[in-house]
Amino acid sequence: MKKPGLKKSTEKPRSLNKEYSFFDNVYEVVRQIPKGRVTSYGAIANYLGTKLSARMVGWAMNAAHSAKPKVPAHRVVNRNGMLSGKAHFATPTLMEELLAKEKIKVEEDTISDFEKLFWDPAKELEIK
DNA sequence: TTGTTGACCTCTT
DNA sequence: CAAGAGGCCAACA
Repeated sequence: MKKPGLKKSTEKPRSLNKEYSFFDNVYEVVRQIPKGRVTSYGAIANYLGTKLSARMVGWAMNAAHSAKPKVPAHRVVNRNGMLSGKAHFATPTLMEELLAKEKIKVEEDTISDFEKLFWDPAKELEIK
């Protein structure tokens, strides 16, 4: 039988439980975002308890394209409310279009009234 | 296998 | 006030 390349000394939760990965948590939260609302990578990371891993949230979005169902990554923007990841969408204007359908105003690739539309999972979902 | 990059955020100088 | 570096986890070469 083949032995897993897992070292007892160094545990690598890489493929240990993909269903319990940090990414899935992000997808769950992003999918919980109500329509017409937006959130930030840091907010999600903070909700997960690892605000320092805000980069992972963005990276998770990269895999969101293969995530099922599709993750509304267009509702996730950076701390400044800027569509930093718009360039990573199918089209550079797709994100803006999707947000426009959500009745969200976007100017200069930045969400207007971002503070009002801001949806904090840590508060809405309530932290235990 | 290791090393580097990545849709970020926060602190320090 | 502004700019730079650090740090996290995971995937790709």
